[in-house]
Amino acid sequence: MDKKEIQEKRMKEYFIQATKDILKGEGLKAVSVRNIADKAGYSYATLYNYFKDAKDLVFECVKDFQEECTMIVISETEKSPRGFQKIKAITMSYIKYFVQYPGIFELFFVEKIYDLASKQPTIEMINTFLDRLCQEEWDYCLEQHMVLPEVAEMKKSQLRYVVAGILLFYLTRRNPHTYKEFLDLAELQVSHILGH
Amino acid sequence: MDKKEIQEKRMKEYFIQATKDILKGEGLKAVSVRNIADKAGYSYATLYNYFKDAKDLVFECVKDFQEECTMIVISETEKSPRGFQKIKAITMSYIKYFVQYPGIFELFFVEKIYDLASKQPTIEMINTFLDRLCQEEWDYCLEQHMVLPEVAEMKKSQLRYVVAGILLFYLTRRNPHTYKEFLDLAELQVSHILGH
DNA sequence: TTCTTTAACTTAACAGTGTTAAAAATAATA
DNA sequence: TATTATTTTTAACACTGTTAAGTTAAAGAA
Repeated sequence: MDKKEIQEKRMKEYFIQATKDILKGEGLKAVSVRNIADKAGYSYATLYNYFKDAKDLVFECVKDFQEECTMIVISETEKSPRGFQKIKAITMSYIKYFVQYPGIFELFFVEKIYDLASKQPTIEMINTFLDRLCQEEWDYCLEQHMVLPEVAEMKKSQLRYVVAGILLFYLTRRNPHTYKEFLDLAELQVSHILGH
Repeated sequence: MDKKEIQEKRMKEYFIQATKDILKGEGLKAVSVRNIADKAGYSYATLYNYFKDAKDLVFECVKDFQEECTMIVISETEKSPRGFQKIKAITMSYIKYFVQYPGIFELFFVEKIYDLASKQPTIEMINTFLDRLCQEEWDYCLEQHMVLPEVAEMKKSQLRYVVAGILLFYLTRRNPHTYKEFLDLAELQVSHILGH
């Protein structure tokens, strides 16, 4: 019965890939059962054999997007000087990823979840994503006694919420009005939290 | 032609009131043309004689909600000692308002706006809402030389984004998990920004 | 190979949603 | 009162999600 699993996994993959394409392109509002199935090359009803519904499906994309974002962040920041500067670089790279793919920001932070309990692991992954991206660098700062543990926790927490807030204002309310202003604001805020 | 205006205003008011009831009760996802018209006592098509669509209508509620929130915040914080303590009290009261009415948070910060240009004044009102609630108190702090102007601006900005971020995490991702934990976190963050 | 059973997939249908044009009802005017 | 203008409703279309029934394809047995 190994075939079954392989086939099922393949089928799921077709639908997931279609969903990811739509999310990155047209965005979350364009995700629909019929839309996904069309792109995957199946009937809309077939999707229900592999996923509870389209909402369930989109959350299965979270892991892939996090992996993609992680790759990008790592490659963009590998030459950054270690410590606070690198944390800042990682954070800015993380911010730019979501600006490039607003649909993914929506999925991660905005999309309403009706069945919170079943998606708890996914939610946890989302909540801790930025922390995990920066963890190695925070550890380095702690080792080097550049920051006290409780201060580091505070700054991590601030960073998480300020970044989410800024992205929310920019992506849903176009505030600040231009991308340059937005980037300047983000840099200023991040720098201020990390301590100049 | 005065009658016309009065009648039109009255009709609009019926639809707006219905929309506000739905937003405060069932939330933004329950807002639909047919739903609103039902509550207002008219056919769904009638709504289009007074509003471009339901999205347009919900944004006409923003001002009323801001006025309601302002009243609540003022009454809840009038006994607070002036200065930073009052800014903190105002911010916490503001936060609690949105937790009580998650649908209003969605409307203010989450709901996608397709015609950004035409709703610019409304968006501006939303963006500056917390700042305006605290403005009098910031002015007081500046007068008393409790804070430098540029530092005050920085703190205002931080407050705006941290508060939005915390509310976003709590209202869409139930993080932190309990209301008490959420309130403690919010207080900690606000206090830290305002300087202990 | 051919028949039968099982699984996979698609079609059809229902109940929603937004939106518009035509029809009906109401109000205003001559 | 009869005609005209305005307002409101009904009907229709194109979407959405979701389920049950029908069809097709695959797997197993004789």
